Amino acid sequence: MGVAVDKIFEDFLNKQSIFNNKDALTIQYTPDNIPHREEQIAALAKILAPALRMEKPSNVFVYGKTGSGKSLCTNYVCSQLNKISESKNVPLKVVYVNCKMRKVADTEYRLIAQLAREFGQNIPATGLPTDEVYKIFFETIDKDKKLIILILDEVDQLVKKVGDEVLYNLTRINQELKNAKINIIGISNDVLFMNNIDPRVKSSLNEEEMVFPPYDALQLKDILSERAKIAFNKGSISESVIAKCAAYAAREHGDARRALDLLRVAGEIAERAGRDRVEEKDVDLAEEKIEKETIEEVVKNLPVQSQSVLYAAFLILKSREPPVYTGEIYDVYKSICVRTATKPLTQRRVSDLISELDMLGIINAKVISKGRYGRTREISLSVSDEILNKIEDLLKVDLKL
DNA sequence: CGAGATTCATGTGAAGTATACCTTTAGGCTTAA
DNA sequence: AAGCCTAAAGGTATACTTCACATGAATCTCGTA
Repeated sequence: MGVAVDKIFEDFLNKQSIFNNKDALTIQYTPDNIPHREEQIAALAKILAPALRMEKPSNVFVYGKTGSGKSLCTNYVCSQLNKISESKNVPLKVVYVNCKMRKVADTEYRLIAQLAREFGQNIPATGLPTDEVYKIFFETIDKDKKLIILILDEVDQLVKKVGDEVLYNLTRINQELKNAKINIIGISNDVLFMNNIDPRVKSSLNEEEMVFPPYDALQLKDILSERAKIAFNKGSISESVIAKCAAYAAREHGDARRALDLLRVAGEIAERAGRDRVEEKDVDLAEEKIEKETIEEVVKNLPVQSQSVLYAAFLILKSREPPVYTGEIYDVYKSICVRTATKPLTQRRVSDLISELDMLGIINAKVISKGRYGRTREISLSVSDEILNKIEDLLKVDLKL
């Protein structure tokens, strides 16, 4: 291999990079200034302020679509709160858990276990009774006098899966605690989430309610400009590129996360092409790339069985127009299992897997009745052909076909 | 011709099972007095 | 006798299976106009 790798690295270092601080364009990044959310931040701060006097603030519920700044603002306010409490020696702890994370907090046991882990406990993945884990959690918290602010991100996902008993138990904790107090901030994408929830939970959890409206294109532009100032080096980004990203993201219910992704990926594309400024066409390329990558990411992390089911759907759709029905998929799935020498799951389970794939947005599945010819799910893929081929290759590799 | 019964293919809920892992407990062995 | 290790016993969460029943519109049936 006579490739001059050292030269590539050398060039990379010598060239003035487009980026100055790419982190500013990631979702983890918390900027000092959050435009167009002043109102919500102030409201949230007012609600939580009593915490500094060791009075338990009201529980809060935050609603809003993805990328409307819910998590960001909540985390921002809480970290500020944390900063002040530290300097004034107020015993306050903020815990953030995302309930959607597979294998982390997507069941009652796992959520409580995860919470206990946040407090330094070592909880096994399985084996303990859930009550026991609750007890451990209680006792750890209650060891000394403090106030805990518990942020449950995407709780709607958790409740949809395992019911609202978890929330009930959590809201009840306060009555059992002698020293500590716990305050819950729930974050949900689903505005109608509270409707079908135990009224007892509802009343105690929904003491305060906050709605984050989606950003419009202008607001997105402000946000991006703000971040771009930090992320890019001078002169490598233009107003028009930013405007384009904002416009694209505004089309999708004003998703700021998407806007940031667009900008970041566009920058990466320009950088890789060896240019020193981002151009508008990069944004178009970025949009394609993001769609491809996010789906790829999801598919890659799928359990093998789900991959097989998905692959079955691909195979059928390659030779035919949608829609495809559950029965067909199951047959093909079984033959795939024979080829990969894995034990096929039952149709019952596959039915659930199809539902999950639907939830993930990889496929569209709709239950329909075909009258005399029974009842089934009508399934189609929700991605473009080009991405479809890419995923197919990916599955082939993963399934070793 | 139309109301009501029938039918099909699979959705869906509940209960049961296998697996992997946990704590407790009872021996059994070693060790120190 | 006390201490320590090990293996069995008894228990749990989770992913999956088994069983059984629910669904709902196209189609069929049959009485009636």
